[in-house]
Amino acid sequence: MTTTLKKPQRSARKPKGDGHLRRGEILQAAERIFLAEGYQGATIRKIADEVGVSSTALYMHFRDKDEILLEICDRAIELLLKQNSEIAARPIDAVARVRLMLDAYMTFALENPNAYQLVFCGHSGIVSEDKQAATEALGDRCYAVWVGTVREIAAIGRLRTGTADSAAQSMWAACHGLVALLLTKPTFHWAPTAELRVVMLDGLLYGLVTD
Amino acid sequence: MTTTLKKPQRSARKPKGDGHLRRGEILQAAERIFLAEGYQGATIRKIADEVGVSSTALYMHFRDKDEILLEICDRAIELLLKQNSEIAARPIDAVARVRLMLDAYMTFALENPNAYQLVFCGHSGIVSEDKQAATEALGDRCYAVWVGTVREIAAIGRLRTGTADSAAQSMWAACHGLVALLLTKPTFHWAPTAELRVVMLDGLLYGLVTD
DNA sequence: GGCGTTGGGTGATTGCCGTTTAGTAGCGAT
DNA sequence: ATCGCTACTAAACGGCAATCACCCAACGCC
Repeated sequence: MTTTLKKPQRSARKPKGDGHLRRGEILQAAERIFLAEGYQGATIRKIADEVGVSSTALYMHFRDKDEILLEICDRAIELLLKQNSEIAARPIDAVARVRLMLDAYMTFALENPNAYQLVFCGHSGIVSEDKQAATEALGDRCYAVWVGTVREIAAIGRLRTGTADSAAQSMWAACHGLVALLLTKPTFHWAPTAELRVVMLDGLLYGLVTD
Repeated sequence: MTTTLKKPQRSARKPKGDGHLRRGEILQAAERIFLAEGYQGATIRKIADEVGVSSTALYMHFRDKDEILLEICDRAIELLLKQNSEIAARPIDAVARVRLMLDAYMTFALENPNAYQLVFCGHSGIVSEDKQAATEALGDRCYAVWVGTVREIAAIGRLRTGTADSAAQSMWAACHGLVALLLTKPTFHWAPTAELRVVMLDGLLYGLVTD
């Protein structure tokens, strides 16, 4: 009589994940393993074990390993975009916004080291080049917010050298270089990170922006 | 009668490599494949095929795949060191030498893209962390030449901000960031490379060095 | 009730990969 | 002649991503 009799008593199998609920479980497990063990260390089998399903089950929800990774990267970039947009909306001097964005960018990279490297230090061959369309689109929106702020500086004639684009790209690249090296060469005898960040920001802004 | 009878008619095997001569052949093939196909694409079997020996033969000359890669990296860094030393020895202004070194550094990276990425964008996990001793020592010598030149600038009181170390590291990191992004994100809508390099160098030197 | 459909799941398999093992061809020294 | 050594090989091992052929519980429908 009771409808609860339907419960799968005999089944030792995990209950169904109700579609995209299971997808979320996989992403969560995959993110932890990817971030903890890197691309090579995070095997499909490990992720599947963590979720409690067979390795094959992951191919129900993702085309291949790269697609899982890319979805994790997307989430990271979305955070970056949100952060940039929030700063862009502040009612303060454009130069101050530029400095805040660069600083927040470096903080983001240092606080999400593996996600950052997966997105911005992507070794050729790790991800199949063409599947990255969605991720790249997100990155472009991120850059658009950034370059928009630099354009404001150019518009008020405070760019000391270069175009808005080349200045924006140089500043971004410089900050990227600092965090990328800090992350990939952690054993190098670096000056204190805080000092490096300040020197970088001061140098860039003094070098590229006039008052 | 003729001593040439000894020739290995029946043996389809490649003649012996006379010790370290074969080692050179392997490195040459490996370098091409590593640079063309990246770390994952360059398999032991492909390299061995290219040389014309079995995959096992490579283990006669190298402990494992990473050791081959590291030796290639060493050669690249040696070039960089030689280049830096040559500039350091020129009888010109220290600031001019700093600019030349940074510019040559970027040229080197763009002309040896894969070697550069293998050395300076090394994903954690690709190489086993501890075997890199020799390579890192070379890198340190490279850095020593670089920081020595920046110290000269600090010594004559022309450093606008930061210490010699933090300034040297910031400038290096900034240039690294530019070439690293140019190499890893070739599809991005970059400003002309030449302009980016000039903006970067001008910005850095104006921002960090006084006249 | 019976019953076909279907979506989430599986174990076995394929085809690479790096690396290891056991063994062999050639050659100089004894 | 034969030992020992160096350079090399074929075959195998374990692990990987990905694919295959299947399986079964739940649901709608009669």
